[in-house]
Amino acid sequence: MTMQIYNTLSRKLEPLTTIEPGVVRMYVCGVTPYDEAHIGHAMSAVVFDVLRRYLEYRGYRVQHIVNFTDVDDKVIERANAVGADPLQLSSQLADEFLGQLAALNVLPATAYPRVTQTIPEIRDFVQGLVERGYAYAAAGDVYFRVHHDEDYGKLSGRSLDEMLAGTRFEVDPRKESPADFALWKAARPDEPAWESPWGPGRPGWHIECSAMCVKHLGQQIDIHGGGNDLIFPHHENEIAQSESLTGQPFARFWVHNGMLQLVNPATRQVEKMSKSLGNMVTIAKFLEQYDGDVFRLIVLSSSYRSPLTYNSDVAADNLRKLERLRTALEPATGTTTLGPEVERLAQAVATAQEGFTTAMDNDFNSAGALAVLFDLVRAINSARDAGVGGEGFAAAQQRLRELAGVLGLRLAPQQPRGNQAIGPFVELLISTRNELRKVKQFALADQIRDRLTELGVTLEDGAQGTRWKV
RNA sequence: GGCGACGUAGCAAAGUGGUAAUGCAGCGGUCUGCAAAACCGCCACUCGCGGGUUCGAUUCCCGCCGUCGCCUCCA
Repeated sequence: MTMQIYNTLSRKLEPLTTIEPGVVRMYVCGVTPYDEAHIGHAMSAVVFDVLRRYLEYRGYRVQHIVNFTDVDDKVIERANAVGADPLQLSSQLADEFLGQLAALNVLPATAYPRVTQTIPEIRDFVQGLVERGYAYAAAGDVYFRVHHDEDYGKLSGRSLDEMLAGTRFEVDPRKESPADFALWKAARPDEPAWESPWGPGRPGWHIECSAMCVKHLGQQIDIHGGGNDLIFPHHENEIAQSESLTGQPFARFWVHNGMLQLVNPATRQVEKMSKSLGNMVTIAKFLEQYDGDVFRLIVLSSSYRSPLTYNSDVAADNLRKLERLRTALEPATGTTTLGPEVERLAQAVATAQEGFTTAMDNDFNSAGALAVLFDLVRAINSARDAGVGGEGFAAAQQRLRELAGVLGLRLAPQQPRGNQAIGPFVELLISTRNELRKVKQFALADQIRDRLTELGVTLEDGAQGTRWKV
């Protein structure tokens, strides 16, 4: 069975084929670091991390490139507003974002190129387009000549005529057509600028991705990804630039994730999370409250292509899911290694293995894959209750850990947040409470448990003694 | 207005041309001193509405209603 992936370009599922057998070249649009990153950015990063992990699980070698657009209008605007150097600001924010991705257990990409490190390649790219007649210089700017690109609009399903019929385009006298877009922008005073054949300036918005893609992955790639808000104009323009220069198809698969949304408390309308709307939950804020696995579960629980509405209930639900997954990894309590329960568990493992692959092969159906894991969780817990232990039990847990790992879930035991030193005190209270229980002082024992619960420490009395977690 | 996506139980959310996964919540039971956790059982005669194709549609087609995204910076 081959993997099926939804391709925005064809608007249908297609079997995965790669340019080079066994290798996937994947370019994913990263962020423009001009302000704190929010969980919408995290969603995109997690989605493509899961794609990458699953492709590797299926035996592909994945070259995964994620860019930072560290010079553009927004960065400059923001830097001016806070009185910072633009490049210093974006560099700092980009590094911060990388740290947060690590906290979310996103595997490091093969490379994280930045515009400021790609200027010569961008300049050559623009020069090439000018030479081929696809671009023209005007007063220090360089524009892409959209009318020269015959299939412009093929990704977003728009025709140039329709687009021009709208009145949304600003009329710029320097442009031949209102739909033309800037490849290179002439420097204004006090802006970062680089020398070029057209005078000092900096790259326009879309060109950097084309140039970085070619630089790091070549003229043709297998998968190009990003949020679906980038389909137009960003990805449309990337296609136009790249294919006009090389004369070859740019990316085989265009993969887009849906937007993370929030309910606006004022209007009660659902809306996209974005910096410009000011309705963002930052990654830092989320991670203050929840484990990175909780976020990953939120993302995995629905189709990556669908919009995902975030609220605190969603977070709470997924925290419970995480706890359930963790309980399955708790040790065996018995030692049975033979019998129907043992066989049933082995069967459940095989079923899970197969179901997982079937789900993920179908356009990365992570919600379906997760359902398979929960079936395995139940089988493991059930086996533990029946006294199953030994190698078969350990193997089942190992398989669960492995498949969850393919989704990027750590399933690490819960660590006390904040003060790490509460352990001995909790242990002390537990042993005192258990003394009380021995002499049937239940009222006092229950009081200790209740008070601890209020303080965020949960006690569970089991046959093996009392367990606690925060 | 144009392009696109979506509308499945209280909530979240998979899925298939032949009568609906999974998680949370809820209900009953086992276990427990009592809880919690775990386990067992129950919980959508039904998949926005109206037509059509079909032996049969939630799944395909058409229309309508509703929600969202893009068309301007945006993961």
